[in-house]
Amino acid sequence: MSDRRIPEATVARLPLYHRALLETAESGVGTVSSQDLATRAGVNAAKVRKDLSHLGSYGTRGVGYEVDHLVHEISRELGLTQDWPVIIVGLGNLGQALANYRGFDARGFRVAALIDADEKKRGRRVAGTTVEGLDALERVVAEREIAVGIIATPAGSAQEVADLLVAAGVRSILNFAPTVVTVPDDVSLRKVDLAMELQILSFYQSRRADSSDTADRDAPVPEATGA
Amino acid sequence: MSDRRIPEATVARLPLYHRALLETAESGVGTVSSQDLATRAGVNAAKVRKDLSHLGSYGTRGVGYEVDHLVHEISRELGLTQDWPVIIVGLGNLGQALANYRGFDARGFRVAALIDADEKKRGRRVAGTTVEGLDALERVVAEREIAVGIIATPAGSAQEVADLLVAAGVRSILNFAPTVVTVPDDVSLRKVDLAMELQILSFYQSRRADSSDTADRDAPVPEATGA
DNA sequence: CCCACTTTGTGAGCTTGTGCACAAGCGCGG
DNA sequence: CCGCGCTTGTGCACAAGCTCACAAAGTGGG
Repeated sequence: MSDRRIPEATVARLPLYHRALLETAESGVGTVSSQDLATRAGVNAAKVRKDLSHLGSYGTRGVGYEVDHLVHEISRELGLTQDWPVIIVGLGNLGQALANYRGFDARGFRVAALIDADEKKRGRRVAGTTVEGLDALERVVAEREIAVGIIATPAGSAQEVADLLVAAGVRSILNFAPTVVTVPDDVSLRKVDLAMELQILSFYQSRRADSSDTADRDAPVPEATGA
Repeated sequence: MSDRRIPEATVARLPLYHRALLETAESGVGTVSSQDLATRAGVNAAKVRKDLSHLGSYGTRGVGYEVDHLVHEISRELGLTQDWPVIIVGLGNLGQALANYRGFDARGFRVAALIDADEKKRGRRVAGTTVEGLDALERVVAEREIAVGIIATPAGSAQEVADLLVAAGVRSILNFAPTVVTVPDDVSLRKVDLAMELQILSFYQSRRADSSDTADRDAPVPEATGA
């Protein structure tokens, strides 16, 4: 195979494999089979093999995949071999939680700037970084070579902030505000809506309650990603 | 159409339409076309029509959809007409942010219980609710008829907490811990991994940087959901 | 060297999802 | 009452993703 175009669905699972492999490496295991990895990542073995085959042939038939090597290849593919300075805009409860979130540093995402429109928050230090005003956004993005932005503002400010980020040169944005944000085609945008996830759960929960008398069969309760 | 089985992809978009329609209603508009709704929800019109057709024929040809009616139908389908008491386990930065998150109440998700294993956190009040110990979990789930659980603990405790929630009778779980959690088939599980989203962005960002010299064409930068 | 066993890599068929294009249906003006 | 313009609902073709099943390729024992 070795196609240079990696399916979107595969890309969304690579971080999952990456995380599972790191755990595996810590427990001292040197090689994993697709079945091992599948169990640890919560998917099935065939999918693991097909996904990994898109990166190239890094496995050994009859043996499995060498953990260290595979971690390295996935890291390289995901661009985790380099440092990614991140800017967080909006330091309410969620923004502060994100600023303090351990999981970011561990994956090479360093919180390099914090921005909040509220004057009262300005100058405060959160997670070792000083909060600055909206007017500082463009400057710090340039100075600190920030390519990734996180929007953790209320819905009403999200589009405005996104525009500022794009204008400042940020090309990847993760939006936590519960609203639709549009960006130019050459900017990547992903969104996480916490309430939306609960609503999806709510759907299947209601559905289950409804059909509990009709002795048909259980709802399928499909798998789901934050992605 | 009017099939009683709603496609998974459609279910994942219903909350999006719901949110867009609420905003539309606030601005005083009485009816929307699929095109209007599509713009507000950030999808295309054909998809909106096909999605809504799964719920039944609630539109009027030549006119569009009546906003209030459609909100009601989607709410009913999502099970948002009832109150969903939610339990949050783990009150670190993220757990506290979730407990204080406004967007939950607004959609009928009421924070009914807070649990943390740390003795020092016990008894503290967060967002108007008292933090209790792990030993209280089973009792409060039963007493307060809680059906939805949120795991915001470190990765190491997530599976244990999930087991406790399931044992207590919780049938829908939203997992924020960066690890794979397994539950019985009759329990719904969705996951949100904050670092994973950044890693996916990182992939497309690196890819873009790589191919900037090869004047081929821009990376597709696919749409993405936190779902 | 050969054989039995293990595990990868992948072709093929199937399921799900998407987008186009258009007929059917509704309202309105004359 | 008729025709025109608009919008829904949907059939269809295509794209993407998933799973199965198996050949290819490697290991290790005798």
